Amino acid sequence: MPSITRRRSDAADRRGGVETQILDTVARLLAEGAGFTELGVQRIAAESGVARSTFYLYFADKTQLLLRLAASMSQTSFGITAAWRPEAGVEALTATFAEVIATYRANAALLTAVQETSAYDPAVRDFWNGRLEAFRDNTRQVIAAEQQAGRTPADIDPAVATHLMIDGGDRFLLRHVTTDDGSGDAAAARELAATWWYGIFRRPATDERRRR
Amino acid sequence: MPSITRRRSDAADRRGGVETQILDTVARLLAEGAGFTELGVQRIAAESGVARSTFYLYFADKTQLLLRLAASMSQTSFGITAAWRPEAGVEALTATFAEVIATYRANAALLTAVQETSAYDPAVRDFWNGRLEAFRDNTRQVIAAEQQAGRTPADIDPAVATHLMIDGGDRFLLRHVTTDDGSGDAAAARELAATWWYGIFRRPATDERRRR
DNA sequence: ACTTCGTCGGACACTCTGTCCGACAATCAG
DNA sequence: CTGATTGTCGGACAGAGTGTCCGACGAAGT
Repeated sequence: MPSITRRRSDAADRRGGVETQILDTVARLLAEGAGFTELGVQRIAAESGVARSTFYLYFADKTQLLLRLAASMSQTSFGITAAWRPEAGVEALTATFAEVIATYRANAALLTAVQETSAYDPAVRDFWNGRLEAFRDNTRQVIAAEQQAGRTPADIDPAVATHLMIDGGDRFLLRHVTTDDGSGDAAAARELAATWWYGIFRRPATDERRRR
Repeated sequence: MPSITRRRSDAADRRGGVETQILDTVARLLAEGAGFTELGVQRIAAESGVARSTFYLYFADKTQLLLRLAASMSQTSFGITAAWRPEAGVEALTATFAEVIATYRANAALLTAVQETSAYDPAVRDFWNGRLEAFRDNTRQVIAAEQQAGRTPADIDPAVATHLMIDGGDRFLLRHVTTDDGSGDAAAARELAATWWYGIFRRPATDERRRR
């Protein structure tokens, strides 16, 4: 890793070295099941092989470390869901959620840490909420468009339905990947897709319901 | 150490005294928007008008205090949802959720504290999970019975659908009552009821879907 | 008057946090 | 080669908070 012909990049190299080292170490500790709250700076520094004071040269505090870790998390989930269009139907939605579950599973430890910390740290809460807001925006627009096209009942409140899907779905998915060994992934994706599809996107219209 | 020849009025004395005083004070502080994690024993004791050392005569730690507070929370939510039967239909389900929202709103501060603490404290997490398990049991049974009767598709996994409804619904409801001023309660109840009803209980059967 | 009880208030040991600073080796400039 | 710069170390430090312990003290009950 150290370069022979060192230029100004020397500082950048080293800086990136220690920082990456710390980030990787924490990611590993979280993956091993450590609770982020119980994980002290002392422990992080020791496991990273640096002095505790050095930790503070790179991160103002543990929260900043978590935010940087979370920011590095692949943002593929959004791309996956944004790619789905109602015209593709419920089978495509199932496939979409199967992919989302895979990314949740890949980042389960980090997601758990974020959820744990966002419960009492406003900075982390705002960060995660902002991340979810991208999903909400997209979902609201899709619902509104379907309502325009007459395929989704007009009496559905897009904002409320969106919160149910995104916030409720986020909780469901996180719980699922932290308690299920993977054998239930397909069922979870199917259930999630079918419930949103028949419960919201293709919910029977009010007049259709009356006829039943 | 515990006293030996103490009268039975001991509990009654405490109930009218220091213990209730502390519990009430913390409930008030939480209602005023204090975060439970940031709430120190020092502050709790001072606001309760007792010495800090006296706090430890009644509670082993802050977690025990929260668990006792949570245990005192009215358990009406379960009674409300358990009373609903599929035969009553989606309108009755909407009314049920409206009542549930009212109880969530009445206990919003405490629920937030529980959720916040359960993120990193296993004892609190287990407590709340156990509380939700009663709802899950009931829901699983209702789904299974509806499947037996042929009114709910047999290919739905009752356990997965239940987790989506209870865990996802819990998150949705808590978020709702902590961000909405109450004007959206009716819409939230309607959306929740309709989505579970048409997305799960009355989801079109597979052969019916094919015909579409 | 004497005991018992609950509470008080403070001391204590401990842990963790974030800051600071002198030491020190590696590296770079002239 | 010399001197300055850089990044890290290791430890000291103040502050906050936790849970334990104990002597003091007033308000009872007998």
